[in-house]
Amino acid sequence: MVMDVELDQMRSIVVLAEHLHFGRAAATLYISQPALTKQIHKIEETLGGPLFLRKPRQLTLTRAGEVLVERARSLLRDAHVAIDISRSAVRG
Amino acid sequence: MVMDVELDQMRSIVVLAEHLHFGRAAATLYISQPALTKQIHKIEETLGGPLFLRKPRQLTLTRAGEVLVERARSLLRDAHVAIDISRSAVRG
DNA sequence: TAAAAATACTCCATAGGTATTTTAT
DNA sequence: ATAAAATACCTATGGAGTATTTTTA
Repeated sequence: MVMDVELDQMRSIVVLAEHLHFGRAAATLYISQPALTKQIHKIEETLGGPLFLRKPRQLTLTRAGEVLVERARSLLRDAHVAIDISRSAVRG
Repeated sequence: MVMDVELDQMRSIVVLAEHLHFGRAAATLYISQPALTKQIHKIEETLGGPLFLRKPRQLTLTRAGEVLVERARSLLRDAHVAIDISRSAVRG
């Protein structure tokens, strides 16, 4: 493992940004709330600061979070295209 | 884990495509040759076919391999940019 | 017969789960 | 008092390593 943030982690960030709620985002990702909490903490640690601001009843994105989410969405789209094209190529 | 091919795996494919030699590519990645062999096998399994053609003294890319390598290079560049920008954003 | 990839096996790090606690409204 | 995230603790899966075998030019 050398890559700082993996695609799966980017997916978690994007889903959490959509829900702004750990429990519901975790359910969407088919993992538990603590698992998602730990994933996000780990990413924030590797980046050196928070992507989300937690208040007991209000979760929001930081500016850095917004920046990463936007790029992550684009990367995930590109990754899916690359994989789909490769799948076609291994057959055709 | 939901994403079919992760960035680290793409990196392995790119490095192997550059060396066309499992042993030297593995050394570049700071892993063992068997570890790299297994990584590549796993990716080929998820894609449904080979990315490399193995002959005892000649390793080559399949057409599908060429396609994926080209896209993977681009994705890895974009990912690094995204991460660098996010790193800046969490500070600034 | 030699160079290189594949296999066999063992081990351990970590990602995930459940249960519980903390926090601020 | 409650909703929601964080923490504690445990387990198991899979990724990596070393040693060995297979393959075919």
